[in-house]
Amino acid sequence: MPTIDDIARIAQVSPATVSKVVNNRPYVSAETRARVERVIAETGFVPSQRARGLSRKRSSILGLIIPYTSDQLFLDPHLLELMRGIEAVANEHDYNLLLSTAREAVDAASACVRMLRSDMIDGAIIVETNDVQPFAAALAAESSPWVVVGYAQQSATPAVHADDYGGALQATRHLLRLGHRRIGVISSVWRPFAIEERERGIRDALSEAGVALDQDLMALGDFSIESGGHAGRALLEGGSPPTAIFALNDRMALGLIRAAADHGLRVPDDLSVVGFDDISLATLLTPALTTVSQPGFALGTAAASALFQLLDGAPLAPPAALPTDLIVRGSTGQPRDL
Amino acid sequence: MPTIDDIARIAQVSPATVSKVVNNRPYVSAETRARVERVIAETGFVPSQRARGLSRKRSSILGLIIPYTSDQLFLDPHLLELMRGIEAVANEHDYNLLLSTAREAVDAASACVRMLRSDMIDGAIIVETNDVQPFAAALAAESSPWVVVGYAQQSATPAVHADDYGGALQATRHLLRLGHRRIGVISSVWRPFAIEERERGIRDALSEAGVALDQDLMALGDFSIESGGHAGRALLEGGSPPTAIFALNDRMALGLIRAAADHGLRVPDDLSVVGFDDISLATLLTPALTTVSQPGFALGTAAASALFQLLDGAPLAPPAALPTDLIVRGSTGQPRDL
DNA sequence: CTGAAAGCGCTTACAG
DNA sequence: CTGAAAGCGCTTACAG
Repeated sequence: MPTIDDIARIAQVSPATVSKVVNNRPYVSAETRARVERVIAETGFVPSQRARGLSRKRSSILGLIIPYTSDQLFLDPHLLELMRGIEAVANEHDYNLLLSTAREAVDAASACVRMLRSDMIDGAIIVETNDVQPFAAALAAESSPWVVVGYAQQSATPAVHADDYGGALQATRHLLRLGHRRIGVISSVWRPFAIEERERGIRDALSEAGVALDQDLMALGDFSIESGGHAGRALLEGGSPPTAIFALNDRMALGLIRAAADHGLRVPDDLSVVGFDDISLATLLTPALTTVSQPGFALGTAAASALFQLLDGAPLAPPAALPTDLIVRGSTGQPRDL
Repeated sequence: MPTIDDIARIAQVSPATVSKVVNNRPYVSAETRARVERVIAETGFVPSQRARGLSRKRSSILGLIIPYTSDQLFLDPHLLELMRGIEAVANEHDYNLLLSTAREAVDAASACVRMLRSDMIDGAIIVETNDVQPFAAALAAESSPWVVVGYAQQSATPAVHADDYGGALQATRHLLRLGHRRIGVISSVWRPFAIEERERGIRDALSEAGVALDQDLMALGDFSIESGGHAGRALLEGGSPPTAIFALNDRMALGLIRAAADHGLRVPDDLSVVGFDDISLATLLTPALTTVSQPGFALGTAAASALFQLLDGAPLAPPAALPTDLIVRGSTGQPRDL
């Protein structure tokens, strides 16, 4: 691999001049520029990113930190939409994405901090797949800018998130309006703040209608299809089963529908089901899934744009909440006993 | 951010000694080591990866090159399984993954080459999501080692792939054994070599049974659910529709099943459907999808392991083919007229 | 066991 | 417009 000195020697100029040509800077005569460019083309010279990064103090790499504790999280189509959005904006800015997915919660914290502190990346997007509180403090002390896709619980943290509260509120009101009173919830053992917000939306909608959230109607999954099935079975086999179940992501809702079928229950006649995310497979089942759509791609572009603004020295924008939307399809209907 | 010189000054040793401590090298007295380690802990020093990379001539970063032309590809659960496998092995070796997903075919080539030629990464895994031939030659000239997840058409290219031919052969034989003779195929407009192999498996199985592949029974999609629906409709609305359709990935198969339902056809009574991949959602539909399982995670670990062997200077291993497996579920049965 | 010095391959003022 | 020199923050022989 040729270096800038090789190019300089061959083109009979100084390395400084080659540098100017490579970086499209002025004060190089047209003739010299042409000569250098020819040599670069002939040799296939590509500047060393390491050396360039060392002297320029930036790497053109963005960290994408996904502190997942579950493989299931990584397979969630919503997370992928998010990544696509981030990637699209990074591409525009000629940045690459460095993936960091620490396994254990403790490791996650130190891996995040290490990545931010090492100069591998110029900034990071941290996906709040779990409770990020444990290392938020550590992150706050770091010099590299970072943006959370999730909730900023320290006001000085730039963050973008979907309107989880509003989405859950709408979905629960929808079930109440249909006449459901025994409404089950499949929530999550992982506790990103988005889950708290969704639960809060459910509670508020229920209390508007004078309905209390029955703890017996609350089950937990891990966002996987299978866990939705397990949680669903637990709820359906309880003393007085619910007439509707709100699963806090679509994959668990799909597992739940499967479990309901195994129990001989038809959706929506015997059981209404609502999900959250609106993944592309939500429309494939019969009946198609009623769900809350989440703007995954837009969340990704918003987070990445915010990070680039930060890198450009712009002041910290207030946390942005992108709208969610209830999509009513066939999996919800009136309860049987109406 | 403290540098190695800061640490050296505070601990009253030379930078060389700090370097030894940081890299766990011998020839440092226990006392000195302890002192340096204390200073490192107190300051939160993390060595500059840029500087380290520059002098060590390696970056501890692996490139993951996914030259997709379609957003749909990136959403494919099979691709994700692959990424998980790669990521798992990279993690073990303390490597991070640098994502590169070039959009246009031309860009893809130059982006791949640039990434391999720049010293950003120590090696790369290239996912053959499309025909990689156009830039295989350019890649072959590069010094960084790389492994293809797909087919090595130049013998000197290390590659791992699933036994696409065998899987398609099995699946087609299964349909033939059930009595199908008019077998439709939903193939792909993108032409990774895996698709050629699957088509070859189909042709060979058919010709074993003395059946020719009717071009009217061949439709193309782009791996998306929607395209499976379109292609399916085209096949079902043709002159003499097939009694079975083999979609070359699961997502298209799911779209096809949906389209069949819209046509008033029941699966498998009126139409048998086979997919390829065995994504987790394949079991959710009623009936569950008969499909060819592909070892996505294992392909990822195999590719990454091969790359690390190459980095360790091991000789080039012959291309590895991992077994695929026909999983018979409810979406296939005897044709109506038997 | 410890440290001075050169080197990795760029960029950036600065002088000419 | 051009180039000499210092510097980015490490590591690596090498000498002591």
